[in-house]
Amino acid sequence: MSLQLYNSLTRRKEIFTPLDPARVTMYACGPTVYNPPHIGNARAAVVYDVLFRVLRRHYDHVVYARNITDVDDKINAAAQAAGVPIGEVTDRYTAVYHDDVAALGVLAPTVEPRATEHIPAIVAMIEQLIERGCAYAAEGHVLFNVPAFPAYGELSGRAREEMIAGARVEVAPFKRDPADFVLWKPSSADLPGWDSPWGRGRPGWHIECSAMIEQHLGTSIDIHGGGNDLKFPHHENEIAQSRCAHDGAPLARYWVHNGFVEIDSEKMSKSLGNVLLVRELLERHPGEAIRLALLRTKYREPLNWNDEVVAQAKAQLDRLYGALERLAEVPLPAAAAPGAAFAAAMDDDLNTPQALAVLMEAAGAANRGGDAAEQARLKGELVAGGAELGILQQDPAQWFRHDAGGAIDPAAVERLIAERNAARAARDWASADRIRDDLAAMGVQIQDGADGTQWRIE
RNA sequence: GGCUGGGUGGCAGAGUGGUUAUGCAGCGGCCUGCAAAGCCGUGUACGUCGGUUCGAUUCCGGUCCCAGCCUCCA
Repeated sequence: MSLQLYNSLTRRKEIFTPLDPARVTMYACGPTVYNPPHIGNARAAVVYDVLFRVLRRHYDHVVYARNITDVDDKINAAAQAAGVPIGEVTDRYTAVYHDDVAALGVLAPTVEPRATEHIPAIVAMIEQLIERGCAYAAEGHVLFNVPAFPAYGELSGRAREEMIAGARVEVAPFKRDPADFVLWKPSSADLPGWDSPWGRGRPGWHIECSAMIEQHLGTSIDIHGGGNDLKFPHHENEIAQSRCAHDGAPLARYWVHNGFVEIDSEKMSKSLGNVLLVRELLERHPGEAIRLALLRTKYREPLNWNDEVVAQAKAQLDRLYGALERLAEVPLPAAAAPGAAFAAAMDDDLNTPQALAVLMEAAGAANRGGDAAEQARLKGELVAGGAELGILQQDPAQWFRHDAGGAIDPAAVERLIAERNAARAARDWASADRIRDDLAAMGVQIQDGADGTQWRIE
C-alpha cells in the first residue's frame, strides 16, 4: 500500500511519490534556540519524527533535515536580558532542545543545519535573488520584492491585495511594496553580524531555511513540514525565495502542517501564562506517555492538552506493556514488521490514533492467549508497530518500575513483599493487607499471580 | 472582514452512505483469601435546519458555535 499525505499546497490527500525513490528528502522547521521547548514544539518534533520513521519503512534512504535557528532578534533580546553572549544562549538552548526531544523518543534528524554556519550560502542566495530582479538593497537592508513573484500566496490561499488591506504592520519607508520582506538587515556593533556586500548585518529568518534546504537537500525537495502557523508568512516566503532563485522549480512537492497544542482549549501563549514546557512535563510524566499523548490525535487537528490526556496515554501504555510482559517468554520473530492494518493506518496520512487502536487490539488478542505462533506474531506486531510510533521499545519491567524521583527502593519493596507473602502463607490476611496498603502508599501496586507476586510503580 | 480547519457516546478520539473503532471511566460476571492485572458481557453517540437517497452521523446547501492564521510563534 502506498503512503498518502495531505498536501497543504493542493488541500487534498495525495499519494506520495518521491522525485527520487533512492533519496527521499524532507525538511522540517526546527527551533529558534532562545528558550526551552514547550509542548507545542514537542508536537512538531514528534510528528515529523513519526513521518521520518514511516518514510524509512517505505524507502531505504531518507534524508531528513531539521534546522536550528541560532541567529534571531529574539535570541539577541534574550542574551541582552541575561547579560551573556549570544553564543551562550544558543548553545544552552540547543542542548536543552536535544535533551528534551530525546526524552520523548525523537530520533536525531539526518542533518541538523545551523543558520550561523550557512552565512555564505545565505549571502550567495540573496545575491542571486538581486541578480534575478526579485530582491533589492535599500538602506543596508535587502528586501524580497513580492510583486516579482506572481504566485505569492498560493500556499496560504491569500490574495496580495487582502494582505495589504489587512496589514497591521507599519510599512518601512524603504519598502517598494508593503508586502516586501527582509532578506538581510544591518547589525549595529553590539549585535551579531557578518560582512556582506550590503555591509555588516545578519540574515532575515525566512532566507535561512531556503539556503539550508538548497545546500543540504537540493533545489526541489519531497516534503516540507512545519507548524500550521508557519504557513504564512514563513513558508510562503520560503517558496517565493527558492523558486525565484531556481527558475521557478518547486521548493517542496508536499507541504505538511501540524496543528497546534491548546491548553484547556486556549491557545498557549506567554501572555496567557499557560506555556507548558517539556521539561516541566517530564518531571511529572514518563516521556513515552507524553509522546503517546501527542500521537493520540491526528497531527493536523488541534490537540487540547491537559493532565487527563497524559493519564489516558499512560493507561494505554500500561495495557500495551502489560501484554508485552505476558509475552516475555515468547521469542520475537526475526523479521518483525508492523501488521497490515497498522501500516495501512499509518500510510493513510499518519492516522496515528487508528494505528494505536490496531495495537490495542493486538494487545487484547495476545491477552486472550493463542498458540505459540500466534503469540509470536502478535508480539512482533506490537514491537514493530511500536517502533514506528516510537513507543514500546523498553523492557516492560523497566516501564512498570520507572521511578523518575528515585524515591522507591526496590530492595525495600522486595522485603515487604516477602513479609507479606509470609503472612499470606500463615493466612494472616490482616497483616498481608496492611503491608499491601503500605506499599500502595509508597506508590507501589502489587499483583499476586500463579508464579509469584509482581509489583509496579504507579 | 479575509483565509484555514472543526463540532461524534460520561471523557479522550478514529471512522463510515446501511453491519455504529479504540482506550479510560461506569455497571454485571469469571478469576483472587480479598485485591490488582487479565478475560467475558454491557453503553445505539454523531451541533442545528433543510435537500439528495430505499436509507445519512457519513454527500450537498443554509444556519449556529468553536479554534487557528492574517503581526513573532510549532
